[in-house]
Amino acid sequence: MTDVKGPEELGSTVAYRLGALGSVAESRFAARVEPLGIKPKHAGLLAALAAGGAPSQQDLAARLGVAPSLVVSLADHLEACGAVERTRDSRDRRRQVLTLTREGRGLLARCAAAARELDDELTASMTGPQVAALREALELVGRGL
Amino acid sequence: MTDVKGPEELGSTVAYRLGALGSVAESRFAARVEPLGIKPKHAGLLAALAAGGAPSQQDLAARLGVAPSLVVSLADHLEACGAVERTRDSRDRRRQVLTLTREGRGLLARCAAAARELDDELTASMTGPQVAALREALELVGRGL
DNA sequence: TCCATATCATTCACAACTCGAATGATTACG
DNA sequence: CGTAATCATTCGAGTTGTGAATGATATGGA
Repeated sequence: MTDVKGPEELGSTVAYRLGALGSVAESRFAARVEPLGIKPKHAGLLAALAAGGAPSQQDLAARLGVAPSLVVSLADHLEACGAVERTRDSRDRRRQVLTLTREGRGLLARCAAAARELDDELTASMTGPQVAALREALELVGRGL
Repeated sequence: MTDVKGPEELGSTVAYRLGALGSVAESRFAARVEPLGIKPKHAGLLAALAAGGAPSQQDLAARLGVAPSLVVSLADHLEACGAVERTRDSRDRRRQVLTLTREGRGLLARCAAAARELDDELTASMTGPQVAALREALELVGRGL
């Protein structure tokens, strides 16, 4: 009853607002990494590689929430850029192990820098503690999958 | 300085995480409103109509961050559903005024209910204050556009 | 050992989304 | 009064992502 059941009900929802803001965040991020020759999903793949052990492409697909076939084309492009290398797993030769090259790490670092710049833009009207709260909140949501 | 400048730099970014979480939030929301015969953008249009005066479709396009031509097809579908009505603006007969019908308001209410259910799911592992902080943070980011 | 089944990466065709340019009607301005 | 601007709409095209085949390899049971 403290709720305002007014017309903006949907807009005050986490689910909807997250989706709406997410799409503008993604397109702005895309604009920033476009000069680097990649798209947000490529950056995501790079980050996943930097984060984890040596997972299969199927694992990567699951982490990124995309189809395995998409990981193939993402990896194709990154390999063409010289950012990753494909090597057959000697223990299971069906698997293709993706490893970051030195250039790949550099590319990822530039993506992260671009993202940080964008963060400054997105949070320009917020105070330090507010930004920190946002980071923590997003972290928590992500943890719950 | 509390930042870990490690390999997960990108993932700790607001821009990237917002984009990633946004896409899963949107797809889950899409799954929930799909039985209602609409997609997230339709819901967004309904909410925009409920929120504002009687804006032109161009205004709506700008608010939603999409091309005007997309608003046409969104409105087409909603009109077919009986959720909105098109009437020519008597003062400027180029403009088409979209108005919510009673059914449209009901549909929007169901979308909001679906979004609230999804909120419960997304924030299941969070405490009340944490959820409130998230809502406020998203609100602030959205305000800064 | 050998065969059936399952898993992996990959390719390919297709559906869905969204945009931008043309179109026609109407309005605003000089 | 005519020229340019604005609105909604249509249409064609580009991009993105998916799911179903394919071929290679692995696994487990008879």
